[in-house]
Amino acid sequence: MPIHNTEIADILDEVADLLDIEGENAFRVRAYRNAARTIRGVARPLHAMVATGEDLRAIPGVGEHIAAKIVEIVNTGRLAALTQLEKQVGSGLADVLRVAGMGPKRVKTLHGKLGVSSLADLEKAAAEGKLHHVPGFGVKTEAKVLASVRERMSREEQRTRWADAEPTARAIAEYLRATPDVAAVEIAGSFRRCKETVGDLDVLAASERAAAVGRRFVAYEDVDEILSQGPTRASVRLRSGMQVDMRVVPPRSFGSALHYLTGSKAHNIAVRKLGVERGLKINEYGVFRGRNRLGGRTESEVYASVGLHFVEPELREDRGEIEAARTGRLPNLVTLSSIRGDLHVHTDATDGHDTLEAMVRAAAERGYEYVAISDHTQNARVAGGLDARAMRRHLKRIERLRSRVDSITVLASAEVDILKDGSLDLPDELLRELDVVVCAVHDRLDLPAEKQTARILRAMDHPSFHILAHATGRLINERSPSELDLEHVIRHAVERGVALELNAQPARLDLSDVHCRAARDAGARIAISTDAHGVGQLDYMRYGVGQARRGWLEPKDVLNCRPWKEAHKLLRRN
DNA sequence: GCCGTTTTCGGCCCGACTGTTTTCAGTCG
Repeated sequence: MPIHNTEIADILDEVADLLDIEGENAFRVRAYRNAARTIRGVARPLHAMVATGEDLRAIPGVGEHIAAKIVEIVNTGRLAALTQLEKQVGSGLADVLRVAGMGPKRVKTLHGKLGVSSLADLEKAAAEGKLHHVPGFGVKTEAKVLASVRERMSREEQRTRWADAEPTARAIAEYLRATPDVAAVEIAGSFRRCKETVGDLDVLAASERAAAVGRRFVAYEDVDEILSQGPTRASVRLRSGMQVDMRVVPPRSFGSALHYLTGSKAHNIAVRKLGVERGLKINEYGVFRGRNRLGGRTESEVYASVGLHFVEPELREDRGEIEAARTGRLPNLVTLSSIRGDLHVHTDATDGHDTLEAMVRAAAERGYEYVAISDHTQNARVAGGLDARAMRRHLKRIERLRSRVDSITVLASAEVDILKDGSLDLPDELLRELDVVVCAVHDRLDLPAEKQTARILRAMDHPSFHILAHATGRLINERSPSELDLEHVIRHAVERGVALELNAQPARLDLSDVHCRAARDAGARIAISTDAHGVGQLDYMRYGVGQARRGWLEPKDVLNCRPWKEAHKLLRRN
């Protein structure tokens, strides 16, 4: 099985960790980390690039040496240099490094003085009270390390889905806004960038009275533990287990602090570098030339100081946005208000919770011009999928409702199963009656890549095929994406004139940001759809729009940003 | 190890908090 980009990145990250522990030049270590990070954002499978002999050095941060290592990893599945390092440094030390409070220096010290070379060793040494005898360690450090190594061993680290973090984020922001003398509060970090999952929450407050804000923050009712607290910064762990970091700056620094706290780290470094080139220092307090403060009240001032247009938070990943901001080529990102309809919703005819009428009315209330009723077909048994006869009756109900509702166009649709051989789960004549044919794989998600890809390509060849729903079938934190040559699927979609869905269910968000970008670059059209199984889920559209923005999508790329007549023309084939 | 409208060497972002130390190293974001 060909190796995934994330696996290649993991290997490079481990090299970086072990080099770091070994005490290698920090910039060399960083080079490996940079390369790993960029590779995680590359949509094309590197194994395919290697197979076609493409120059990997075109990838930013990948030079001669790392390119050769990637080729080796792709061809052999391993990296001799890493094996060598593991022998030299110890293979378990990368795990030890990931324990909170343990950095390369401490790992190396404990390895040398106590022979710690695994999580279990570290736990044992800390529990036996051996750590605080080591120079540089004390009883407090020992207790902290013991707590974090035990936590690390007990549960697998998992990031929180964006939608799950949202209520917590909003509540804390509201709470802090009610503090006297607080001028502004924003949730920054990966939450603001609408990343599909967030590790912790970063909160920024503007106030001249930092200490008072800090005291109020740690007094928040959901706080379980105060991790650190200083004059301008504090960190807490909530009862939910989520960590929240808060920072307070004076209002004149709010923009620069917001920029700094929003990240990503790679984006910030790129912007600060531009500053250095112009003799400027950019930090969370502002933009400075020597002692002169040039700006920092707004993020726009920060960008302007280095000759950039304002960059929307969702784009700040150092994936080309800096160059685009310099040359005025930033995308005009899709917004929730530019969405004109929802092309994939369910009713209680299959596995939805609400009636046809309720779904349609709810869509109309959201100001949509159209909604497609896309219930399941018979192959999706667990979802109560409809066979051809039942589907006909269902379509008649849709037809009758149409005559009673004129505030919104109700589209006859179905979420048609793509069967194992790539055929579609409704008779052709029935497919032709539908306004929108949404097609999806619901079973045999474990087919080998070649077969899964062929299955989908063949389905796309069907003249009634309109939209490929949730292409990879992944469920964030639950189920990996199916093996699939998505690059090929995207190419085929463009050739066949079919659209790809960005499914807005918070656990799906399928396509990923990286694949949205790849689809856009290839000229594919995207439908952002909620796949709502109840009226409340129609509001999932905002999750889809967030992901779409991370994928650089503009209204012109998004099918349901168009009036139905236009979208319909684009869907009609031949 | 990467990179180049200051190019093939000499740079590489910047600051807060903690704990252990007596002026700062280590970690984190």
